[in-house]
Amino acid sequence: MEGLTINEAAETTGWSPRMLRYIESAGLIEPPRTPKGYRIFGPGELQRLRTLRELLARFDCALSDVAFAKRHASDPELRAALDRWFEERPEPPEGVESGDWLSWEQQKHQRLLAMDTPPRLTEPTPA
Amino acid sequence: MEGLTINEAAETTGWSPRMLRYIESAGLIEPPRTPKGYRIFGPGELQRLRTLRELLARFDCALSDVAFAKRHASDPELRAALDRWFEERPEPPEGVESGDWLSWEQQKHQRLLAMDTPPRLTEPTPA
DNA sequence: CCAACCTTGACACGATCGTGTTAAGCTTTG
DNA sequence: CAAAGCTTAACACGATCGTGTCAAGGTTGG
Repeated sequence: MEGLTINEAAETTGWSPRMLRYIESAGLIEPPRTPKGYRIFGPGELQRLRTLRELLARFDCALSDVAFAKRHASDPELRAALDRWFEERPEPPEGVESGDWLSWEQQKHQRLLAMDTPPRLTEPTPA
Repeated sequence: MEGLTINEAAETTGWSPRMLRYIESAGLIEPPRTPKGYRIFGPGELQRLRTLRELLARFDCALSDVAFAKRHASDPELRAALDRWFEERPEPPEGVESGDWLSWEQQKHQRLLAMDTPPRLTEPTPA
């Protein structure tokens, strides 16, 4: 037998066997199986599982977040759409028809500052 | 008034006013405010909101996913950690017999991570 | 001034996530 | 063979998400 069974893997990784199955169902791991269907966890998988634990704790994020990040990493369309959305910023419309948006400049100013300024509470000094 | 109020924005974007506030609380938009605190939605924000709707529908993902993607996009450490995790290969010990599967090129993988001490390993003492 | 609108806060509620537990049925092994 | 271990499926349950709604109070505008 070349690898750990699910209960052994659980002990060395800190996950419960239930969670190991759950993590697999979430698509985050895919341990190989014996001909009869028993999962076998190699050292690489074990390491990945420990790393995953550290990841979730360090960044305080959820399994579903990592699952989505995986999707994000492997689906170029999804990534492109998201990137586009994040870049999209509230700007004045190219062809402003009627003069409805008179004081837009100020809004834009506020928006841009709010957007990529790290948590700052003081009033920014305009150059 | 140079922009739409929350109810007007709701009508043109398809979101409910409640959801517009929720989306803001999730950090996905940050509409500017009047001096008295009323949100004002410019055309850019409205467009973003419609795009967001399309995004969620097209890729069948959740607001929290997009929120996490934003974090992922703006936190290099998080991105690096996730990228490293996805690159980590499980590589089951294929050619190894029952003897020494514990010793193989694991160290290379371990080097990639800032190490913590994983939960101590104890041999499964049959209780 | 008063109706209409905005704001925050809270309660509610179904859906999903994360997790444990248990059941029924194979498999491995002493 | 029987105990122990694995597998899937299912029930349960608290926590969080997504969403509506309602309340209490400030703002706006005719």
